[in-house]
Amino acid sequence: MNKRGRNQTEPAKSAISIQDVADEAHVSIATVSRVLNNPEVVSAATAAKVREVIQRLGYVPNPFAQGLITRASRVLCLALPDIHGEFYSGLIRGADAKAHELGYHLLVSSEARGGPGATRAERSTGLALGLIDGLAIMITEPGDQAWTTAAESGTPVVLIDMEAQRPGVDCVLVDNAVGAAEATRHLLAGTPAASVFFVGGASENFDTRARAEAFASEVGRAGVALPENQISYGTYNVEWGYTWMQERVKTGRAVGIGVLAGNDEIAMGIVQAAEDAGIRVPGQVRVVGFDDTRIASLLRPKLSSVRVPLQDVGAAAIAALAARLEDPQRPPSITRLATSLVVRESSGG
Amino acid sequence: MNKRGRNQTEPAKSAISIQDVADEAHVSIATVSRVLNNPEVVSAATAAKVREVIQRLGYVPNPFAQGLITRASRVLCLALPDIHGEFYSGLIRGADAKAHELGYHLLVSSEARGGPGATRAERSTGLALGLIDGLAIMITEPGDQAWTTAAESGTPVVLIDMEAQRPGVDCVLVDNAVGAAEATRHLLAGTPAASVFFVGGASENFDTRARAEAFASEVGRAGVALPENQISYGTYNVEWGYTWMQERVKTGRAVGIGVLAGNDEIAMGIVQAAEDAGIRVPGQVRVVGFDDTRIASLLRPKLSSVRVPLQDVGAAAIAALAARLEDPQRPPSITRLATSLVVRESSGG
DNA sequence: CGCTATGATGTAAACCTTTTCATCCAATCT
DNA sequence: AGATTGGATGAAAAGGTTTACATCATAGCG
Repeated sequence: MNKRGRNQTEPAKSAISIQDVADEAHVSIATVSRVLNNPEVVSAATAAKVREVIQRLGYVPNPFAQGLITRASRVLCLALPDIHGEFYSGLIRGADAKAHELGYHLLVSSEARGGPGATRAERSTGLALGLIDGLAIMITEPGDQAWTTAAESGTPVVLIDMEAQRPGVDCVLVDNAVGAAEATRHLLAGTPAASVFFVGGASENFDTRARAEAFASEVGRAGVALPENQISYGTYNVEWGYTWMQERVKTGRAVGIGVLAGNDEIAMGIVQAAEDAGIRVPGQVRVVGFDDTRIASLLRPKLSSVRVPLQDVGAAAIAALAARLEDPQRPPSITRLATSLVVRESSGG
Repeated sequence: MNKRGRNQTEPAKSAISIQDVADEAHVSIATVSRVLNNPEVVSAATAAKVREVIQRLGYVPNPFAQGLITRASRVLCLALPDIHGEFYSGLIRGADAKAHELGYHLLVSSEARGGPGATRAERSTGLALGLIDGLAIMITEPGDQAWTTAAESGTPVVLIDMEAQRPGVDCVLVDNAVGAAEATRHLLAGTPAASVFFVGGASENFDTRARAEAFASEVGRAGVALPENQISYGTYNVEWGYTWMQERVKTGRAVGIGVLAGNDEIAMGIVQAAEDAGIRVPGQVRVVGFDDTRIASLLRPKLSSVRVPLQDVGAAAIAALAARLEDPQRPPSITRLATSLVVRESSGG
């Protein structure tokens, strides 16, 4: 009965296959496959019987065999520079939710080492090329070319968060400029243009640059000749914000200013340095953060911040990937997600 | 030359295969395979030539074909109740790092719907059974049985964070009791036993119970007859902490107490409610959080908290899974990670 | 010189599924 | 009645890799 002539004495190690189901239901494997993938072409009676057997045997199709034929795994990869912290966490959550919604699995990766080279171990450490149906990758710095390997190998790629989209590639980008400009104008409304500052993270970072440029543009429009002088670059952490503010306190230039921080952590550092120096926020110093992570609303004073829709970014990237997989011929899409100012307490009325 | 007799006029859509490499290098596919997987059995000259061709053609083995034979994908799945926030973020980071270190890919999933039933879409939405080599799943509540499906199908499973390990299954568990007891003793050292409280999250949660029990045990030892009366359950968020403290403020029982919170967010709510009522922390109220997430050290006053080595938990789960895959016969392992008190400002000296 | 190890390589089966094509039977039409 | 259509199903190929087994040449040995 069993066409594969299995040795009945040895315990069946391998999972049951479509052949087992076919044998048990007295049909061919083709029919079993059809019940699963094309139910409308098989008679109701046969379908019912096959389904019963599938249920009873707990049959699950082998994804490798399926992938070998369909050349699809329903696995998408999300590659990020890091996966820690509120920022990336939100992105992953959005991507995960959308992936599940669309029936995909999500592979996350914080490293994109490897490539076509070398040993098996090395290769498997990098991107799971060939296994994944598509790659959503976040690029924050110019040199980053990890995605080209994937693109060249024919894997659909979606670029996240780049300011400058590449022609011919689907992109999801965050419109840092809108929110940064809005926040700058908010500060300019109550503080002299010459006393408004931008304290950003790494200057190589795309987001940093875009935010800084929008800031400079607004401050320049407000009449400052060299707005670049009011911009500082550092690192995206609390310490840098604290250091920057401390420096101003020391030199007696800490009061009566307005600061747009590169992210919420920097903003937090600035606020803490001010408070430690007995300077009131927002009374004597006004501060606006960036990203609007969870801590912004938890801090006291509650931190005004430029909201970046992180979950939407993750979801949009997955959606774009799915759309490309469904229609490889569609023209490259550019999804632009806006940022917007959320005014709380740290920036005053 | 090309044994598969490809139509040369049509653009080669499919990726290049082992056959292409074999043809180009004038060897059999078996030799190519050996160069990749068993280099020591093939002559140096042949190996060099094959490697050159592989390099030149950019050949990458098809993971589906490999998986079909080897029954392995080098993909591990980490299933969590949610993937948002500092807590899960740390766990994922630890798992991701360890997975890369060991040469595995990491699939994350915040939902474990599906099972052997029904349509293709439904199935693919759940666990990627058959595709993944192993599953690390976090169980926080008793009813949770998502993992049994995987275990029954023969997929190796590692349970994370359960207080009560299941016999025969690899477990990674967090020793909540140690840290909770330590924190409780810390509070008891400066506050009367009758004025020390535990404000936890959901009572069904394994962690919550373990923490509450350790608390009760210590307070009982300190002479309180019914320590349970000093335990409250709610939700793991800021609001619940705030509400709890506000209630005590209203009824005039807010001063001179010590509180062990179920997590850092609850602790933060308690601190904020106290401050809003003009009550000093740690002067009049002492607070200790749990989990020691990033915010703990960022808050003012800096929050004392029980550190849970989240990254280590994630890493340990992946390590246990990898060990099981390498040796399916090894006895079930139990990795117990300790928690410990980190004293900062919110709990006083 | 002939026989046997031995090392290098090739052949072919197996892994499991999807899908095209062929087959078969019953029902409809002329 | 004979031809035709259509629905349901089966047979078989294809997809790319690993690996057991077969083959072959060469070197070593008696």
